[in-house]
Amino acid sequence: MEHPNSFPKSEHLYGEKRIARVFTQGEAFICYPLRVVFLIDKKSDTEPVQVMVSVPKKRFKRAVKRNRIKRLMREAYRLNKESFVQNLIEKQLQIQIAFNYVSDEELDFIAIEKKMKIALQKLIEKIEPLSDLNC
RNA sequence: UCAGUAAAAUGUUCUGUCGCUCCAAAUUUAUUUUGGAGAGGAAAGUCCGGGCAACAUAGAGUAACAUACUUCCUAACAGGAAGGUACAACAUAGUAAUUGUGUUGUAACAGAAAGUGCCUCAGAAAAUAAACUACCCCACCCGAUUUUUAUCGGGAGAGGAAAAGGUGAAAUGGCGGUGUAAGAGACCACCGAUUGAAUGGCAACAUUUAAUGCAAGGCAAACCUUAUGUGUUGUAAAACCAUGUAGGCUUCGAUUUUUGAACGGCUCGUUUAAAUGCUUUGGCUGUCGAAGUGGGUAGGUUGCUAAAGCUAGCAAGUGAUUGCUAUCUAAGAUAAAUGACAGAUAAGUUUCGAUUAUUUCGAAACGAAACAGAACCCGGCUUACUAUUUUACUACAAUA
RNA sequence: GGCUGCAUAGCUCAACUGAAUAGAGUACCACACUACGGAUGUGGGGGUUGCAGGUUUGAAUCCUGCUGCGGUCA
Repeated sequence: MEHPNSFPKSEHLYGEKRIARVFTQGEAFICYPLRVVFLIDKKSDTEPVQVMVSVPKKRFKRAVKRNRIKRLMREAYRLNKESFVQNLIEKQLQIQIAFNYVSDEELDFIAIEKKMKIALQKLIEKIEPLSDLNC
């Protein structure tokens, strides 16, 4: 982990089974325009965090706009994930997250980054009581 | 000079920080470093055609679908090129009228004399030729005028002719003349039509000429006929790898049934008691074990990018295109990479100042955008679009 | 990625194979009935037939291209 802001393939959440598991068993909250679905595990065999990003086709018809929003969300997560990941490593937890884009409007990077910071802060708050239980 | 419309071409720079995918090398053995590469003209729509793959496949016909002026191009096409014909607009020449020439545009442009069907309303009649109204002639009756012949009006009858009927999107060649009781291609001139011949052209077709009085409307993006073509499914195709659990099938070996009770880990197993499935030693059936087999589920690899390729030159052709030579190698992701932020600048835009105004000059700010993201690959078509340039047309203003 | 269907009044649907005012129910408005309201009766308004072209004398219908919304296969 020499580059704290990198975002390689291993940190992506993929595979039909894993994604279905997150969406069926995981918890969710909304931090407009983001809907965050996450699932916390004890063991950390692989990476501590696995993240996916999605934009619905119903709200954005054109592939260009969808791809752009996904890139912005990915970028926002990448630039702000460092403290969040550190927090998880300290508590020996593994988490799988899915970010859904809920808004109808196309926001710019500054707004998305701001919301992403709030969402990550909320996630940390949700993790706190769980770590106590494990101890 | 500016604006609009249509068509065509191009469709985009550099620096820094952080980050993503692939390739190569090095280092290290699972990480890091360095270097290189990383969306389009439409990648889109999925409307056509082909490559490639799997499966199917004796031959022929029918059905279904597609195509449809001619010739050429092409791997192929519903695409493209060149030409023909028709229609429309404009310009121009001209007639009593139909027209001729040029430019631009459009055409799903085979067949209506193979057959079926449809053509509301209006109109005498709407598809096959006649009826109706009106027209003309003949003789008769009645009335009026009149000396009579005769003339006018009305009625009913025999015949002639198919011109007139102004409705309709569409009415059985057009215009003029001869002719007649009235008329009619009945006949004549010109134009048009049909058929034959000649000439030119690869052909569609064109021109010339002769004959025929003219032979019977439109719709095939109605059914249809004729000619030609089409096996089906699509890279999530297909191939391989690892996994080898539960259940299925095959082979081999061992064992072979039913009922009750008790115990345990309770759709089962063990122990025990009673009766001993079909049958012929064997076999059937059931159970256990081993081996094989073909599928399902999720995953990985190949398929995957060197090709009907790019660029340049020469040659052939009116052109689409083709041939030759040289040069180059240029994305390969898979919950799906090619991005974010900051800055500079070109074209450009806006504002301010100078100037009577335009032009021009100076300053400042904004400023790489529109349509849009590869998902096996190519050739087309269709649709979307910023700015600039070119061409054509239209309109307006200013100047001369 | 492939295949396939639909679009008509505010809503639910007709109009078959082209024919001229695109119809029905419901909803809406007015009037009648009632002390008032409902129900009922009578009358009325409401449509660029998704959009743009074409064929035709004539298009909701036939053809082509777009737009939107589904269904289905893997």
